[in-house]
Amino acid sequence: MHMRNKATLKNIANQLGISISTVSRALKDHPDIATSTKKKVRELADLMDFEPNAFAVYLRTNQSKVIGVIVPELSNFFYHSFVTSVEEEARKMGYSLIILQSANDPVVEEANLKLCKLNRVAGIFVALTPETKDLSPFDRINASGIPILFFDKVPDDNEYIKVCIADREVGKIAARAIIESKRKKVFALFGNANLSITRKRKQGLVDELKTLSPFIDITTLTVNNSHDAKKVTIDMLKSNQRAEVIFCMSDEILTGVIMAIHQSGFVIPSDVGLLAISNGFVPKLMNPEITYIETSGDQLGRRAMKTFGEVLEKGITKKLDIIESRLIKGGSL
Amino acid sequence: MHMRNKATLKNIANQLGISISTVSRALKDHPDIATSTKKKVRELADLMDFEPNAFAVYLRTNQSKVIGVIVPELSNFFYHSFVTSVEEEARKMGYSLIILQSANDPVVEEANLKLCKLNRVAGIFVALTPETKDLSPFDRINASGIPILFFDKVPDDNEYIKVCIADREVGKIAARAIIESKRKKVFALFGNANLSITRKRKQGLVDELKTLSPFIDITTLTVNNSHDAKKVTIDMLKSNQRAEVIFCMSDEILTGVIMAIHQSGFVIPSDVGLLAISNGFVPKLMNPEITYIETSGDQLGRRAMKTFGEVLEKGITKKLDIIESRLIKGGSL
DNA sequence: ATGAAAGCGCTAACAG
DNA sequence: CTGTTAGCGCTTTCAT
Repeated sequence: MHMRNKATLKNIANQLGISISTVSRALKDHPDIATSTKKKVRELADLMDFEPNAFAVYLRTNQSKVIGVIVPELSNFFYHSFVTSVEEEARKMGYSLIILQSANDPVVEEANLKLCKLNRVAGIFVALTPETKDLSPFDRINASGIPILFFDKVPDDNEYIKVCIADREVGKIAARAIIESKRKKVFALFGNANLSITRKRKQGLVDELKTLSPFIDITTLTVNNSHDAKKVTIDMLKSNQRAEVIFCMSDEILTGVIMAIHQSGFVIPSDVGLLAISNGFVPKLMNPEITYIETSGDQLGRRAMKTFGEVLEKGITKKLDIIESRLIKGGSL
Repeated sequence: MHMRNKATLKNIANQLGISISTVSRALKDHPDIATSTKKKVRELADLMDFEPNAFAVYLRTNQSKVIGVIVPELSNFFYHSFVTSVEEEARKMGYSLIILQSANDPVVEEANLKLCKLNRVAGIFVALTPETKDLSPFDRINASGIPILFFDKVPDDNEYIKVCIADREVGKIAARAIIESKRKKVFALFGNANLSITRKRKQGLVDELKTLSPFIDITTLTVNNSHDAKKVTIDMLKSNQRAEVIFCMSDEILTGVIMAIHQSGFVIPSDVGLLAISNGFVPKLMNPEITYIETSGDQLGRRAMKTFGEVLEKGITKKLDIIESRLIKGGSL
């Protein structure tokens, strides 16, 4: 097998006895090129199944049509639906996705960032790990001209491009739902306290609760994963301090709490009420369906991609984009 | 801002007054280079935050450290967990993932394939769409030297590298679980009939059922999605032909069936039994937990990556790799 | 309307 | 131990 059939511009040019640049232009439908030449070139190119070598193109233009997506972990409803919808939108715009998981480790996160840089991605979408303190690696990437868009788990200050849920508002919606249910004793579970998303949701919930109903009895707890959520819920349920309603800040926590309630033999909503922030998949699977405040990764993904389009066009470097959400009533309250 | 601080070999070489190749070798810790030179080079490289331009490297070596993953859709438990674990393993081996969804459309699938080729990926992992009939695009890619590894939804014939679940065996396990439960009237729901995975699971179930318990009454039905599964189940439940046990070939179907049962006001397992093929996430969330045959995307992903390693090393072009699974007893039967 | 040539950043064979 | 050179495949400027 000869190398002569390698599909490159050079090869096509040689076989046709014309120059490489003419072939390149013909394939790009450049107005200078004679129609007859274009025809010849295109036919041979098709025959040879020619595809331009992306690396060569990238090397020239120093820009790839690839977006890097870095999430703490993919095995998480929210990120998973985010990635799904970003991929869909990106494809429409001619981009592909490189997906990287940080495994909740800032060291891996930084390595992933380096990988993105290595691959000269057109941009990076990042949801921070709970442990990330030092943002300088991100600043450096930004300085090198690769736009970074933070989503969901975003840095606190406003020097960045951020797309996120209206977290404080989500907490407030939860508070109002609880008050409407007339239940007084609240057990509220939150994820990692380092995250602004956690702080804001908690603040929103607690402040609104205290403002609207001063005598409410609320216990808040921080858990690291589904398993911990299950454990603390079981303990709470079998204590003499059983809450009237459990609030879960995420799907991960929710799944743990559901298992705990089942295992403890309690019934929703008569023994205990349940309210969550969720994308709705798990809530709709339960009987009765669980009341939740909807935060959709799909929606966030689409918005992120749209914002990214604007960033590329207009060269924006700061922006705060907020997605509103709403209460979906089930029968768990 | 000058261009002088662009971190390239050339730039480093200029500033140090040495040649590009010396810099290249120094950075690679080549034995020929003097320790003092290495030191100087490395210091400046660090200072400049040098990263080799991956495109230039790829262009030379014509091989990227990227694997393409093409799935019908990411919003599917199985693929999602597959991707998650493949990403983990790939990262350990120095690879990144480009992830593409075919949206159950062979046309998109082919476009995705082209994208992979364009990006000169080191290999491609594919789960076919239910509608894919023509395998010639895959053959062409294969011929061009990019190894393709099929998983889950694989082609029928054995000319490929395939990693899959022991589908027939999974069906048989289900059959035996049903027989053990003493329930006689079976309502079995399957996904797209074009897929070998569907045919095999169905065959396994039906054959084993008929062999071991000739008088069993089994109705099989094909549905396209969760919503359809819900609809047919509701119809079945309210008919006078109510089954004693419902079998679901996938998580997608299972979720529809669960909602149908809830909505119809029936209770598991006293009114109707339930058995599924699943990764376990949904089954463990229910009360009682649902009995299922475990097919784990995680496991398949890890195996796929391992097989891929062998493929790269040994240049294998055919292989059939099968993952066994087992029954996890819940209380739904 | 076409071609020649330079160069993107890197590697590696060859030459000292 | 270090430098020179050619070339990966493509784009693009400048000639002609």
